[in-house]
Amino acid sequence: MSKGITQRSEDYSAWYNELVKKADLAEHSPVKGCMIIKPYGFTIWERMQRQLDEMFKDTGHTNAYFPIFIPKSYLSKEASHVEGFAKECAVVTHYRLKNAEDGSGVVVDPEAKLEEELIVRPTSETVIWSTYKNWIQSYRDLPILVNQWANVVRWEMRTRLFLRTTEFLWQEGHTAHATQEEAVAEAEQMLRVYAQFVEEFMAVPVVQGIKTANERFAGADETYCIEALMQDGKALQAGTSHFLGQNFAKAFDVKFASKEGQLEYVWGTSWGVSTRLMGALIMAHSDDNGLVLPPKLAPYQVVIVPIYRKEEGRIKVGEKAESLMAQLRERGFRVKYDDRDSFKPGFKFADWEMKGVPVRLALGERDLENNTIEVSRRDIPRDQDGAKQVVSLDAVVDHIGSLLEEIQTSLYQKALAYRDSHITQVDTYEEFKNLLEEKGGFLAAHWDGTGETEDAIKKETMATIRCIPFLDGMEDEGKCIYTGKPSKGRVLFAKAY
RNA sequence: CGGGGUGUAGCGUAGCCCGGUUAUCGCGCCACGUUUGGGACGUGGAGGUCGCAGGUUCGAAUCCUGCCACCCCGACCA
Repeated sequence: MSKGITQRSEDYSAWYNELVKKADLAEHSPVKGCMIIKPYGFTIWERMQRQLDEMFKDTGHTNAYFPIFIPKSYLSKEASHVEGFAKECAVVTHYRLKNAEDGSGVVVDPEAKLEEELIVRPTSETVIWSTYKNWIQSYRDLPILVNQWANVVRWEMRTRLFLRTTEFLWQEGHTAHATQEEAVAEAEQMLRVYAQFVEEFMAVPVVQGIKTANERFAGADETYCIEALMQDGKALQAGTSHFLGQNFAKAFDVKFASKEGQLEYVWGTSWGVSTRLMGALIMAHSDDNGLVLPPKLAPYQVVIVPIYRKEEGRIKVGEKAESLMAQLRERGFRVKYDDRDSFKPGFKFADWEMKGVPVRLALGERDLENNTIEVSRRDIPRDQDGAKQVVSLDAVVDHIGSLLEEIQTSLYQKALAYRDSHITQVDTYEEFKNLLEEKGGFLAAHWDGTGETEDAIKKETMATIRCIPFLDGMEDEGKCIYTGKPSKGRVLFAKAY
């Protein structure tokens, strides 16, 4: 591994890319725009999955699985849905290859052309609603609260590891309800679940809100979202939850007999978070020494680095380290003992810093004599006060327990302080443009409520309305910063990923 | 799809303008030894269709033509 990475302040993009690679999270695949998630990176994703899945189960959902291929005709049934996704769909046209006659390799067998092309799912509303049609006859069949963990493909022009890849992993919930109120409540509930997960486990504060009509999901009546702020001042949509109204029910003819015997269309929701959360996690906390992971999601919460001179020291330190590791594991901590003999301690320190392990223990022969151990926390830069302390070996297990909690909290608080100091109220367009360039972050500004104004501002400044936030202090009346027309409340603008 | 850039060992690169022994250097890798409290050192070694295809030439990484791939900045998007 080469030394260090590009500084964040120099080139945020380069910093991010190097970090993803050097922290062993992911790399580009031979297929353009696709990503190989490496074991270390995938472990973090798995921890996210496990936690989210538990939260979905707690709110009454169950998992199912629908196919990756969608008949082309399905996609065209919901008009705005097809408009939103048609431009980025991968299409399967054939089901067989054969050897080329000139021996140049394999070619597509023209004989094996599909009668109806298949779309690789960009999202699963269409297959799922065509299935729900068969599952639903009566109000007694409702609600259906289903989630699936899956991969989807969206053929984007430009990709970025984790943040936008051609294929990505996600979770998509699809629910069907008898009433509008129930469906809206479901969409709102899942937004809260997402917000809770991102804040509590990823230690990333979010703004909850709704999208404007322009930014709404293709086929939804309302899109709820959580927006997070990255360290470069750009916003990232971390999760969305959609109230679908009766749009998909109408498109796929999904009706149910109500208690009163009336035939009514079903109300729907869908909601999802993706491997993009990994991008949010990386960008929210990391520094120029590499990744910084919150303890609740770190593959290893504690790494023990032994320091010794001779073989005899290696054995002595090793014995103590092993027993310490056993004690920590008993307490439920995820611990790694780095006994690689081919690397010196300094290298290991840097290596685990790059990988973001929250707590590092350095145990040497000197410690054995003094009955001490050196404890370092990743969330404080290595040369800063408080990054390291020497603790009695007898007290270290308890100490680590509280330290991990403290790190989790302090990461959140730090991100929150940054986020809060980067929500700026602006009242003139000049100020808006200046702040966008100089400071970044969310700009809370009045907007006249029209898509035209939104588009115009986007074109001129690259900032979009991230959401109409559920935040205090936003409900006042005012004048649109762009047109001067009346506004019913402030919305959050930002440049976004 | 526009604008810019880059392709040389696993990674990062020099050489190219001005063609000439065996293609440079660093990291990494392998072996042995010494090391081990913040990214070790020595010695030896392995590893290359110089993006691809043509052309010019006695001779091409270098010049010419065509193609391809990737990256960055936009448009599109989670």
